[in-house]
Amino acid sequence: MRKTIFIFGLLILALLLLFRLSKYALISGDFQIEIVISVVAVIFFVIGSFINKRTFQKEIRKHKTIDHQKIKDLGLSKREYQVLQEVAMGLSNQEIANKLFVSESTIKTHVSSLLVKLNAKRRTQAIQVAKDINII
Amino acid sequence: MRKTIFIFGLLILALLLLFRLSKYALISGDFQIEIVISVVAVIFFVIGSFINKRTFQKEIRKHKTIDHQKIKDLGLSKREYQVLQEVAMGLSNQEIANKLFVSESTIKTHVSSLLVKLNAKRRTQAIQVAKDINII
DNA sequence: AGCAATTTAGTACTTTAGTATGAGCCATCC
DNA sequence: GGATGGCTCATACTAAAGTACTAAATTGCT
Repeated sequence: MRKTIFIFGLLILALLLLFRLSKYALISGDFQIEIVISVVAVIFFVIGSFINKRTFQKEIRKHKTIDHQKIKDLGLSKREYQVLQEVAMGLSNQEIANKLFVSESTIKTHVSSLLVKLNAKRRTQAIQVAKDINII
Repeated sequence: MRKTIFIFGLLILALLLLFRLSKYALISGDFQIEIVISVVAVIFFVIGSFINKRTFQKEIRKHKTIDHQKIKDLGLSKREYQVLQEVAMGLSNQEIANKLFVSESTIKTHVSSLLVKLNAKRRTQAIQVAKDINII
């Protein structure tokens, strides 16, 4: 919000500055009205593009951001979440075990509690649920 | 490409029109230079925003659109692709069989060939691959 | 220090997934 | 009309996944 106000303040300032400059330029006869208008057009075209770009990038990020609050709400532990990520990458229990330097039994335990917490019957369903609620 | 040329043509036309109008307005003394510049600024701000919006929406769509060409390239049949979608939804072979009114054996066959064509060892990996290459 | 939660690991078992192979049916394309 | 590819289904098997416990070591917190 503060940023928006700041930006619009700058815009108004720039506009006022342009008024002065254009008036001076026209009176002094150094420039033609066409050039002044062209410059103004280009400047505001760029400003419009820039602001819009910012807005869109934010929205994209919002959609793709992982919901850390949701992870806490579900009661997923750090390790469980780690395992969930590996599961979503398509690894087998054994592969995850090797990657995390633990036994397959451990991974099975984690996956089982994951399925309960995510209310899923299979790991594939868990992946689907996790993606739905933006935690991966 | 034609669209781009068309749009830029319109832009130049609008600019030329503004030149005429602004000159007339200034000479006739009906308007002040501030108003003319403000109008130009607003117009090009809007144009800049609009064009940028279009560009971004296209890029987003490109990322989220399923790549039908890729599906053909991989040699996925209609039924196989159907099964792939259900697998990605987290269903078991039996559930998919019920949904498509075929036996579990049939689904197993489809899944097996899916794994070969997607170069995956497990269904979870197949899901990952499929999402990577934008076919689901 | 002591409690609660987490992480680890095991056994024993059931269920689901995946492989390999063969075979029948059907539409389509030379 | 035979070859091809896609869809179906079955059997028999192996491998992986998942469940249901138990339990020890670790960590975090008050």
